[in-house]
Amino acid sequence: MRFFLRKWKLMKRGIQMGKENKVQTAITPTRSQDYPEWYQQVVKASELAENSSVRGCMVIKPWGYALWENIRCVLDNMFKQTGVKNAYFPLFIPKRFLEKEAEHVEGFAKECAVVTHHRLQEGQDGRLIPAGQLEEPLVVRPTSETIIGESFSKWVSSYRDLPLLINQWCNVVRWEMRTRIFLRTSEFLWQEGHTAHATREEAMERTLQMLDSYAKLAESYLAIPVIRGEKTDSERFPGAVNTFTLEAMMQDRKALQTGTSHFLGQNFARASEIKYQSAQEKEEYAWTTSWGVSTRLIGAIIMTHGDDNGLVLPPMIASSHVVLMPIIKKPEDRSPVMEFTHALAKALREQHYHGRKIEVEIDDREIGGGKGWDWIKKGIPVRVEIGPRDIAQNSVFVGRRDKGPREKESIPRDQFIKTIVLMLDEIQDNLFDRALRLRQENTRHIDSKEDFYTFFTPKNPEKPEIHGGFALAHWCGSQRCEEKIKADLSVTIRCIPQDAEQETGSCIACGDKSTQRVIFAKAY
RNA sequence: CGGGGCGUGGCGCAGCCUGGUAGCGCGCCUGCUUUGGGAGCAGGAAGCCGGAGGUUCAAAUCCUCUCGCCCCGACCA
Repeated sequence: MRFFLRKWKLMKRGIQMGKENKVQTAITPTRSQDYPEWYQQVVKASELAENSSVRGCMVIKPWGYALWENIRCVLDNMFKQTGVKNAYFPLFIPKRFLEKEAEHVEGFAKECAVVTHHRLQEGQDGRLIPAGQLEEPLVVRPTSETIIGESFSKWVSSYRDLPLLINQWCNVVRWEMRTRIFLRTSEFLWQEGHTAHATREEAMERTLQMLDSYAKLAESYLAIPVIRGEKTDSERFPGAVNTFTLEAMMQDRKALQTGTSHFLGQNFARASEIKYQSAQEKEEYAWTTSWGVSTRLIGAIIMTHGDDNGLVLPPMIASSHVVLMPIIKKPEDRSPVMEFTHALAKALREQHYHGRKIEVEIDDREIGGGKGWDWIKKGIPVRVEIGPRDIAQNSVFVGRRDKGPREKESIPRDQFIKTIVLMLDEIQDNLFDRALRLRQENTRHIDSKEDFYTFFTPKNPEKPEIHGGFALAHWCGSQRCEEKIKADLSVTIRCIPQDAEQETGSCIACGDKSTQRVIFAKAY
């Protein structure tokens, strides 16, 4: 009876209750009810981004853009520490550049935006019509190998010019058929590194080094455990010799690629004529690499850490670390509470959290407890409520985003200031551990075809529940088997793991001999 | 691009079958009350019902076309 009264009260307030566990959640539906819809709602509720009026393109709002800025800062430092310099290349690529590398053309041709005119003219009905046709169409960059290669060919003439280590932060456009905010949009922000080397070994080393940098970003900063591996031929970057990848498991147990690094061999050097004279006075083609991560990482953060109350941000890259919420009920409380709040903010802001100043938000809107939920949905790591009674005992009332919304505790003010860094570290670690546990619990060694098919088949085909995960299974290496599994189950080989031990077994699809397990999963 | 679903104030939705020009909850604004916390009461602002055309005395509601979003598929570093 009491439950129903409560439920009715909540419904009166328009608050939904999670159906299966009878717990109220800030996000409807919950992850288990409808994962894709939950994702959309989190993006909306956390104010990370919104769909724009341009098809397939998003508006990244300040709370979301701050994440990108923080990621950019971390990576930029890492790159620079390994000798990489930033530069900027044109948004427009002459069509003939793209035509230089056959596989590359094939890979990107279907999703290119093409600029064919250079001005607008007023038509008879007052509307603008494109005029001034270009002699050669320009392609809006889907990636910049070809145009950067053009520059590289001019910059490199001697082995003394190598290695050439360049990165650019920019936007790219790929006209995707089906878009999902942050995960696959027509335009997105990324970083693309391009290097040229004198030897194969050095280029390969650089390729793997950058993959390591990405792994460090993912694990130490984004708290996303990743598996390093190599892509199979069918998933390789168009034009690359080897594509290396980081694969992470999202909470719906699907895989998301969170960074790639390509060893391009001499393919692009040949196409762009990147040649140098060696110490032996011979003309050689350079060996090149390219590597990138994009705003897709924000999608990875959402789907790795988010819960039924919204976004959960890892402190290391959180848009902001702490929100202070003064509780002012009587007018005479206002001035002491605000004074206490500002003093606390100042004390916190003077501290550093892994090289970054602790960032503090102050929310003094007079809307009672509601503001607490706004910040929970936005995923801020630490929430602090400050009322007259806290001030009387010189303490603060603290909630952590890695714990339940009601598990708040009173902490002496000075102790809170002294331990905030520790608390943020603890949250960071908790998020990583939680994500790692989810991946471990949903990763299986599978050896029989039947088990494999069962693993990847939902019980309810009409409305598939969250199922599957990572299957470590043997694969003979043939594209036919790969395709068969994809056709049957929509499951692909995410990668051939780097650290996998050699072991003999038989291919999950055809039964032929295999020497190593690969990771099969459904993917974004 | 094929199959399915959906577009109604900022958010979530009802109304559509059985046409009569909008309603609910949350949020927002104002006032009073309350005062350790997702407050109560009263009042209020905000929607040309995705867009265009058609049928009709009259369309959110019926018909046609179109745009966008979501899911599945195809496709995809």
